[in-house]
Amino acid sequence: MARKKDEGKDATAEGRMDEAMLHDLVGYQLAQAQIATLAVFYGSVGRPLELRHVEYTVLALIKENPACTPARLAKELAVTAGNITMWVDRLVERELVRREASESDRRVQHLYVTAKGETLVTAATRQLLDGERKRLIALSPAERAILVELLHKVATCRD
Amino acid sequence: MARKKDEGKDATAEGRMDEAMLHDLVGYQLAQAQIATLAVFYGSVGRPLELRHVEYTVLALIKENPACTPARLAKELAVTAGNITMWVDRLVERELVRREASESDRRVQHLYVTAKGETLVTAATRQLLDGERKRLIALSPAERAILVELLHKVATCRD
DNA sequence: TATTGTTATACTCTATAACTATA
DNA sequence: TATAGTTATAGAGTATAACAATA
Repeated sequence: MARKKDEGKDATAEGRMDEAMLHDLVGYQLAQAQIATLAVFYGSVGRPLELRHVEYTVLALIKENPACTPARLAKELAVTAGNITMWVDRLVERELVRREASESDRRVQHLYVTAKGETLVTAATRQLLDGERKRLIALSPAERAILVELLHKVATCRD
Repeated sequence: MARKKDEGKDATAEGRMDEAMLHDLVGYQLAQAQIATLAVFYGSVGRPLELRHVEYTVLALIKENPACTPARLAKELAVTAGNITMWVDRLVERELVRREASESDRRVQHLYVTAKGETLVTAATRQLLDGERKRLIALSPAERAILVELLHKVATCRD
């Protein structure tokens, strides 16, 4: 009986699914929201500039933290060292980033964006901010600012 | 000159990296926050109950939307039809979900959680809410509620 | 002996597309 | 002809672990 009713409901449903059980879970809402933000990224930056979103993030972090090491990036992005090697490799091959050996500890590398990389990441960031402003229209600027701050707080809860 | 100073700064830095450029990007902050929420998920639910986070989400959505179809799930989670087949397969193999052929349209399936599935998803949700409450301590309950609502708004910006 | 970074390899998840069976 | 779902295959991304070089 309940099933018959549910079946009818689902068959005609057009909007989003019911998620009462999941409503209060930050993780679930985060994943759903990320579907929207990834679409914005690939639409406004990823496809036009041929950048995977991890590549963009690595590039932006190196620009903001010149001389940072691969180990630092790996920690920040919660990926393995081998992984960072691959992402940095791709950016180096495109001449967006350069590696420089440390003088004080020869195991260590320091990373810098090239002029080309700086131009690209600056353009990408501008387009991305613009894309988010245009496409995340359900949020007012004030709400976006609050959201960013709350997400920042969540990020501090790592380990 | 600037480089020399930066190199020294990075070598001694202990905390998080500088992200001024990325600070206002919802997408970046979302990805950073997700590192924390995924850790909470796998710590409190994923590893103990042997559930991938997509499996948990699919299970919870079927529980909340009895008789829903694979096509509906695929749309909700923004994955392909073939993908949903695989995830539902896994849940069916573990007897957490069952498929039922539609009577009105024999191409269509309706999905239901089994008693076993309902028990598991109920326990998982309780543990996950508990885990988030305990581990996302930088957020007050009120802030978590605001965050969830704002993320919900972002999710409405899809397509 | 511990650490930085690289490489090789396997695994997970996803996307594409061809297929079936129904409508 | 279009749609729901399945299957097969390839690709992207990640993790594991063995390795070289340096501390």
